[in-house]
Amino acid sequence: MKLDPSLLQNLPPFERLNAADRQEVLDLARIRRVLPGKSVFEEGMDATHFHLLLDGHIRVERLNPEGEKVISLHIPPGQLFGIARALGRDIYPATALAVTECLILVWPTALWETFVERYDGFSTEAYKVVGNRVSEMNNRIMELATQHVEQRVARAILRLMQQHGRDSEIGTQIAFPVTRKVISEMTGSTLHTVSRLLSRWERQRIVQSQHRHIFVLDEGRLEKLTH
Amino acid sequence: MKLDPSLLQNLPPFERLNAADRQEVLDLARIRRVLPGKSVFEEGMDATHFHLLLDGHIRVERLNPEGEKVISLHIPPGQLFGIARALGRDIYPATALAVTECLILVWPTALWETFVERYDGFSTEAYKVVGNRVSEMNNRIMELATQHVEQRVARAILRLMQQHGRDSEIGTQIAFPVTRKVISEMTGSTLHTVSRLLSRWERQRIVQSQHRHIFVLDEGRLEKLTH
DNA sequence: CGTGCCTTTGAGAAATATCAAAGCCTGTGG
DNA sequence: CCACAGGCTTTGATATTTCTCAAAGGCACG
Repeated sequence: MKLDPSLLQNLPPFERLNAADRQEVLDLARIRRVLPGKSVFEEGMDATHFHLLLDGHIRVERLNPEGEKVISLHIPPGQLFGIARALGRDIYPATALAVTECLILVWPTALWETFVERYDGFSTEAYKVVGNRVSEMNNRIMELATQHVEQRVARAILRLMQQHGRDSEIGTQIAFPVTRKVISEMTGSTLHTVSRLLSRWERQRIVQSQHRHIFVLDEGRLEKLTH
Repeated sequence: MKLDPSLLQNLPPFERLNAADRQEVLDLARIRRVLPGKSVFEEGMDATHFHLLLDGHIRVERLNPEGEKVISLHIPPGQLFGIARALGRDIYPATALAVTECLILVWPTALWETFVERYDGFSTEAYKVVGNRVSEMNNRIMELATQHVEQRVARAILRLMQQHGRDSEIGTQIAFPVTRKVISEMTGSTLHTVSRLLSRWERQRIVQSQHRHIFVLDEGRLEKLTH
């Protein structure tokens, strides 16, 4: 199956390549389709590949020694991920899970050096991704260290909305199903506390949720709850 | 003042350089002496330089919008720091403070690219440092999200001991002064809770502290408290 | 149309912060 | 060389947040 080079057209890491190079990059890639709930790679596995998410949503999570889950981040379409090699790691530090059906380009890790050398802008973009993640991790640490659960949950929903929102008639909808449990794993909390908070916010018309679908009705008031 | 190239002898980022290159690297550097409590650079400042700590101990900290302090990490002698440029940042994301008197080599950020290209092993070591920090941040997030204050405080002291310990007659001493307040800022807690924990552990002969000096008497039992 | 998640809500328990006060080092300046 | 100011530490009492335990109802998919 031949991939269409326009796939890479608007993706930052490959934006500065000409058509021939884009074709070359695609010829080196394998494409993977991953069903919701299936993992792309698992924490501790050999980092044999690096990845670009073409479509869908990825959840990155880790387990602590007691088996409690902590969700690190969600990846929107268009981003590089699983690039352990950029930081000299040879195993994946976390598990990547498809939340919705995903379309992913994967390249063997051995090609990393080549990409960095040969493709203009690739390394800069890759390290920009790392820089953003580091910065998000820093913010996360600040929040966990200084804020209450309510503020952290508000911030988590706000972030999901901003990074994965799609407009709808009643407000902004988060683009993939999110349970109370998931939010608690994103915030270091429990599903009960999250449920109580969401119930309250629903009464106040700040959010609305049905089953696993969350809509933000009033971004401004949600933002106020974060501090 | 001429610097002695043997300064760089055993430092990983420059380990693979020959004597001439080491001299060159030193000629490009400026050396700074920073007194305890003084800052090397501050959060939000232009990242004009990157740094190598020759001697002393650096504390890296951030303030949240409410002015609460969060301590990110402590840097031991021999490490690169303030390398925002490695991740494409152009301002420092945190403040670096001398905890003890420090001796620091600094280079203008503009030299970063040159160092990466010209000096064998420099970039690899720099990204290894970044990789380690990312991994530590990840662990920190896991701890904050899933563990209780007692476990986090135990872990924080254990880490200080392992990374900055010096042997003494009664146990391992942390190499710089540490207050209850500092530990609370490392763990997202309060000085009162930390004080109560340390008092208890002192009664149990796990640690001993006088004024701002902490000794770990029983590493094994402290380790048990971390989970 | 029932089984397995998902959600809600209450009651009580536990962890930790906050408030308050007092005592203790130590480095400094007279 | 002494006294004292300012930071550091301890400890009690109380308040607050959040978790844990428990139970029941709801939704969706096979």
